[in-house]
Amino acid sequence: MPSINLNVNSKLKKEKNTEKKKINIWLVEDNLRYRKSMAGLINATEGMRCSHAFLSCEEALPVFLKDDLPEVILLDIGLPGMSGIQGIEKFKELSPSTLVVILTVYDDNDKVFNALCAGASGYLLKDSPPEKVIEAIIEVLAGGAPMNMQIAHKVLGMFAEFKPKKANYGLSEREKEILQYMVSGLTKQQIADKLFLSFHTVNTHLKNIYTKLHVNTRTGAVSKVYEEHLL
Amino acid sequence: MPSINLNVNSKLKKEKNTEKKKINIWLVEDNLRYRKSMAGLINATEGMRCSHAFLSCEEALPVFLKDDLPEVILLDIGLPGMSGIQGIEKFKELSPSTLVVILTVYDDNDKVFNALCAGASGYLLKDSPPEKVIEAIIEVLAGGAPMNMQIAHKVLGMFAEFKPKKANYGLSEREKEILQYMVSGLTKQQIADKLFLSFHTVNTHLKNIYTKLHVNTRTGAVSKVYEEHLL
DNA sequence: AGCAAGATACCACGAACGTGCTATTGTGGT
DNA sequence: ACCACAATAGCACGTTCGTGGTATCTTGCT
Repeated sequence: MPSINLNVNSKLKKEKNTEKKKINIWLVEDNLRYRKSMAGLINATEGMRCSHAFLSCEEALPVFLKDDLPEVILLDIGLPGMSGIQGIEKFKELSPSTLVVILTVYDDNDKVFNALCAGASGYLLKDSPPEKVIEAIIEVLAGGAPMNMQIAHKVLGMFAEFKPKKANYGLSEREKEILQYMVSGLTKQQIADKLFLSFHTVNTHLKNIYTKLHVNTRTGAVSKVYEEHLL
Repeated sequence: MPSINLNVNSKLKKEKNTEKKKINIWLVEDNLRYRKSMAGLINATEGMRCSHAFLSCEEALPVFLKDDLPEVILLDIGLPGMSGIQGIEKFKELSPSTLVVILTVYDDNDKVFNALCAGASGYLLKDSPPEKVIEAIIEVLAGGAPMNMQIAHKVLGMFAEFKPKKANYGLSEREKEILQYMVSGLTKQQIADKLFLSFHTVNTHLKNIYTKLHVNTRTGAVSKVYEEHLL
């Protein structure tokens, strides 16, 4: 296992008190037992300190401004009041350099997706053995992205879901070109000007495009382009 | 380290020959030295067998149809002829259950993104120590998604980049609702009917929406919605 | 040579859209 | 009590769209 003092080491080297060079970790978790045991574990770990343990984001946020900022926040999602997802956004907004690692029981695609979009740097499930959590803290500080195996699998699955639609409607190259201009908001006349074509030609192409895409408004065509990742 | 025979164990339990229950792994890699050393490593590993090692996808694909299918393919990206990215698509098309793990030197966002969209189940960099590759094979077979630390970090970063645009144009709830209907392709009159409103009201809302979004056509508005992930 | 497909071009008409106005009502805040 | 704002509603006018046609020319395939 690598040394814990990676980046923190250098910038705090001159501190007199060895306490100070511990990694500052916050915990936001509404379950009392889990919170206590997690905090205990962290404090029992060489080089780490759980300086605060809150049971909601509403409690944590005011302190976030006054207190010295944590390097890492371990954050639950199913919290009373503000959800962890919203919490991430707030924390990252106030301090982008603070690393947020999700620690929750929820593993559904939606929660994972939204948490990551909100800026989480890691996602762990609570059934992880405690030492995995400690490892995750080390990993995230080293520039990694700790995840459970099944979460990582879900994450990659989202990509596959994201792009694969290559539905081919048999659009010709010219039609694709015109569609692109339409998507970008140009009128028929503007497209005609851009491509040095007659208005009527663009009109004809558009008719054919509508037929091929099975739509009958420009809005429908544009939606289809984005929805099915055409072009 | 967990046992290698996870899922393979049960379904092959009755085989007489112990050779048969080895995990079948293919390697597609144009670098001779790396290919040989990787194949050697796999074959030296308990329960694994590198049944084929190709130096391009063009070579591998014909065999893919005749031979018994591999459980895992370790695939390079920078290959002569067909790129690994296209290769993934072909392999997954022919056999969706085959797990493709990328093993390459490229770590740029674009390659990673496209490989994952194409259906890769893991992404390793060639500077990984050999034992990590073996671990990755085990992990991917166990339903995981092996990635280097820095790759995992990039992947999560893509999510953050993907959605965060919540550029607030100050749309009211009602306006968002109407915008949504418009995106789905309804005309003003249809929206009015749906919401039990006057045509004129929808018209007014639309005018305000255009002003707020700085556009002046429905197409422009729809594009903006998708482009900036509004709603 | 013969044919299909694509790109080009034109016309006309009704429907839908974008825009400039005004105006009433209800709600929340100071 | 007053103000700001959102939601509602209306009208008029010119512009743009969507759709029904038809027609020429090139390119590629067989």
